[in-house]
Amino acid sequence: MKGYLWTSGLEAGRGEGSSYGHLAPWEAIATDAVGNVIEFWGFKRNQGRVWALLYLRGEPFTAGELEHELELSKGGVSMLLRDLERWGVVRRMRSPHDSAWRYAAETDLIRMVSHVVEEREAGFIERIRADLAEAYRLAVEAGNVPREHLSRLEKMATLAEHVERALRLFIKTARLDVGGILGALREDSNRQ
Amino acid sequence: MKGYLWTSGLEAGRGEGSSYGHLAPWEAIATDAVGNVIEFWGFKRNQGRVWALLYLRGEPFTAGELEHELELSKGGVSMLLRDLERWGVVRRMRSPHDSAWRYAAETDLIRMVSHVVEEREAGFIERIRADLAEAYRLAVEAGNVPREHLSRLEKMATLAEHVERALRLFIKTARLDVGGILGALREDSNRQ
DNA sequence: GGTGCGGTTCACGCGGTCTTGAACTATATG
DNA sequence: CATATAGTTCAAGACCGCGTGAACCGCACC
Repeated sequence: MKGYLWTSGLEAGRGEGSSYGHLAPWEAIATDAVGNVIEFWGFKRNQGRVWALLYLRGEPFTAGELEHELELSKGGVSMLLRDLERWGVVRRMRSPHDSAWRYAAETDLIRMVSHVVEEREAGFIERIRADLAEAYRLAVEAGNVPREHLSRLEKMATLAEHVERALRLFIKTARLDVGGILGALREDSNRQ
Repeated sequence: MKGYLWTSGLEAGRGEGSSYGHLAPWEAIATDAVGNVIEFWGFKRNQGRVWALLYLRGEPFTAGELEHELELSKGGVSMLLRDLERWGVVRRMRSPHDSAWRYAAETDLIRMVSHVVEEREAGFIERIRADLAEAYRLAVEAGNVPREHLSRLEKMATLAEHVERALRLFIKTARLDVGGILGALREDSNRQ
């Protein structure tokens, strides 16, 4: 039992097992597909589902609507939206009459990837480098470490640097590469 | 049985209770660092640790030695080595006198990444594409789906293709990019 | 103040993944 | 053949991250 059911009279039954709120079957498939791919990339599946639905429907949703459509919990939606907003893939907007926030899909998903990859790097790859440096320091200090061992350790560190550089390069080129298609996406969402 | 063995005074160092078999402190740090980064890339932490130790020590190890040094279980080592061998980052060799297999680190780690990424793509990205196509089919069939919704769904699919292409490109360039440094790695291991 | 509603936070439980350890197979050795 | 040792498989369990749902906060309106 996910959350509380909507009191709207439209509630057309439908209640069997793998049902999604009000989503049309094709929407369920599409949002799930995005969810899967996004999960594969190391994010949360539901982050992908939320973004996908917002994008497909093309109009801003409230948290409550998302909760209902995707059958998520109130708390879950809150956290998902916070992450998505922080990464710039979802825009929070106050709609004129309604008192609730609404959220709209931003079209350059690549922000999500690049932002998070960078974020991870910051706290993580940095740490790796520090660890390798520390290991080197200790090894030298110990004194009895064979020279080749030391040199391999050094090479390992430079390998790490190279991989990191390659990764950054990827992000940069990916941004450009996907830019084209995303330009197309954007022209659509301008309409509103 | 996380180590009721080997109480060498040296390993007091490491922050908490995580003592490592015979590893020198610097080795423990280095292998762990590699383990972390490899885990971050979606593999098992211990796969990274095994490779790292083999590489750092520069000589082939038996499964039993790895089991002891890294404090892993027999079964675990067996599975880890099988994966690593399958990916071509570790080479199995029968040593002349000993009756047991020995394993040596191969130097182009990128094989691991590229192999697995490709493997994942095969079964996975393909699936995503199929799902999006299916969603499109259903949406058209339903008939009452707004035109813009359909067009956004299409764009989503082309986005997926672009990302996939970018990914392949990354693998290819990464292979080259890291090739240089890995050539250096290799020149070292030749020497024995 | 009180009530209702949107939104946030967080301890807990569930589900999935990795590791373990024991049973088992394979292979060498006397 | 018997025995020992290397290596594999797999069920059970440890472990960890995610989503849930309830408590909580803040604000608007009566």
